[in-house]
Amino acid sequence: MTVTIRDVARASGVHVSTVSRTFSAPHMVNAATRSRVLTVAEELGYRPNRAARALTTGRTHNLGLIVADIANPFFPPLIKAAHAAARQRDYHLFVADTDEEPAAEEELVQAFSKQVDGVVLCSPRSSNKALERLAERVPFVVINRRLRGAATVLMDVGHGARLAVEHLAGLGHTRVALVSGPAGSWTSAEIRTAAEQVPGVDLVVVGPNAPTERGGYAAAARLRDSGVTGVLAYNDLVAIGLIEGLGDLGLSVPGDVSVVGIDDIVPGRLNRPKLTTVAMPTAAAGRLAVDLLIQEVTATTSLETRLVIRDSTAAPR
Amino acid sequence: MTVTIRDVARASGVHVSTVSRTFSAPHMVNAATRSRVLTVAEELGYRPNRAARALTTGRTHNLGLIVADIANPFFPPLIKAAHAAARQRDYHLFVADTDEEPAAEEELVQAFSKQVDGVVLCSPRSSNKALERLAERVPFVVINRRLRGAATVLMDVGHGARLAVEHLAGLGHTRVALVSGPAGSWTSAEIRTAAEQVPGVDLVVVGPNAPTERGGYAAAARLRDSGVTGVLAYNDLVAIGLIEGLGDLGLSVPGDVSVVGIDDIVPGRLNRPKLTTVAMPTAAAGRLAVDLLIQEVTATTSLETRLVIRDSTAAPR
DNA sequence: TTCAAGACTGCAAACAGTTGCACTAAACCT
DNA sequence: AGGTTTAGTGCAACTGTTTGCAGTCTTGAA
Repeated sequence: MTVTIRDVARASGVHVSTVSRTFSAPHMVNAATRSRVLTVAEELGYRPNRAARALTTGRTHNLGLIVADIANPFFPPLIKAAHAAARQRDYHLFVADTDEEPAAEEELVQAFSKQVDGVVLCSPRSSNKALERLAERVPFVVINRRLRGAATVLMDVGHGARLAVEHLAGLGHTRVALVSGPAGSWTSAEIRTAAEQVPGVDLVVVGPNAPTERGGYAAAARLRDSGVTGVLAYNDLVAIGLIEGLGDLGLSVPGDVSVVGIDDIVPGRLNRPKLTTVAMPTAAAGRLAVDLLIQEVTATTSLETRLVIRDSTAAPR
Repeated sequence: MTVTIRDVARASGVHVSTVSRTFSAPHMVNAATRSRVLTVAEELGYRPNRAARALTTGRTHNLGLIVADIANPFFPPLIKAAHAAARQRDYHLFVADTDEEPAAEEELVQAFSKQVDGVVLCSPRSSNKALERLAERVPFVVINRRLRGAATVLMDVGHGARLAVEHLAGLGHTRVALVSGPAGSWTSAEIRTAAEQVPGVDLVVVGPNAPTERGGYAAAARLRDSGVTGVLAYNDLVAIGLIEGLGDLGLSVPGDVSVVGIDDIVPGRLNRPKLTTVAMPTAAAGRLAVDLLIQEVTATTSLETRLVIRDSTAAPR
């Protein structure tokens, strides 16, 4: 049914090992033989079977990518870039979604283990212990989580948060709220410590909140009486919800209060007012993560973030 | 290094074939033996090697999913649902992105062929001939493309378009524009023929347009002088761009013109005004496609669409 | 008591490749 | 001319699992 290396060998009058080598170590075979084998292979429609190859070599040329929620607008650009990078080196990419369940991370890595050469884990929620246990089964690189011993790519959200608060301060805002994220989040903590270090502004923390529009909408009420004129939100979704909530309370953005988000997702750009936000280098992170994985280098990198100023921030009244 | 079926066999005093059967055909092995093998396997941390298994059985328990653009908000919900369905039956999912290049479809399917039990192809752009060629290599199901001989899942966008135009007619609009999509698109044609059949409205077609915000923004100018009061856009992105373009031209939505989109992507819900749109059952399509693939049934299904009315449509002035 | 039928289990040959080793022949060096 | 290197190829073992076949041991029936 399916054409194998043996069929090609027979049809071109050489041994299977020669056929094998024309594909996996071309320089070891005579140019004339090689081209004969190649044309025969082409005619027969032969494709190397990667599973069989994996069996002997131990390398599958597959990678796994695990994210919390494929449908969260934060991830698709990362997935896309990771895919492109993998493809470029002839790797295939398994994509998996934990549905925000920490336990699923471990299970998925286990399930992948024999089938991939490595996995990239985005913002994992599992405990350090669990991650260390996984590291023994399969090489991986983590995105957005500090983990010693593992290859890591971080996005410098702290720096971005500082830029955002400085931007607000520069516009003249002196009382600024931080609408924070979920309780245990590494990112949320980073944002907070960075934001607190900006001189000249009183920072009030409102939270924790769910990292969704809903969370942002709900936080609006708690903001009204706080007297703040500027807000840094945990992410764009929260910012968008917040803006809607403020609107329903009769407060306009940026007229009455300025709002800056974090992530720079597409819906933020499409929002009215267009969201001022901290752009996260998600594509770069995805690309870099798979490059690190393929090259098997254990490094910890920190990617720069930048502030993109649009229409949701202005000088206070 | 890695623990194999032989290690388990040795450690539990049985032959490898017995170990194999405890995993792949448990009913064939004595209960006592089975549980002994299982505990030993557990202790040793044994996991069956799927690549090796694939070699003999010919089934990989992997599926491929090919979309035009992972980062296009239309696809992530589909990918997520496909993943969930696959996961539920213990399949893994390769995800690939053609970057809108038709040629990449064929290449990706080829590359997947030995590694998956089937692939789902979303809105393929390849020619029928090319697709038929591919069908010989690997089973697949197509989403949003009519293709005889292959399993197909369609979203009934025609019906949705009709509902949308009827909605506009019901509000009192008599001149309606269809801001169409790219030239060769199957979807665009479906929309058009359905929209034309609604009685009581003059339909003017404006297009073709790029299926992006940009495309919509550009189309706004051509709408101003046409005297239409209602618009059906090729998709939500186009609708959003169109609304912005109309705004820049001094026309408000839905005050001066009503706009309805198609797809029901997240940014449409977040847009101001919230977009009235035709909801596409993308999640259902993704789920169904992998179910069809796994069960190897060749059927053609048409999924229902529905109109969700929000804030971008109103009665004409 | 004998025989047939089951229920388990072992044996060994696949599956589609890779790779260390051995072999041949040609090319290169004195 | 003889010895040594080198390029190219074949041989066969190996990767981790599955599975048809055959053998053993029980069990139930006649």
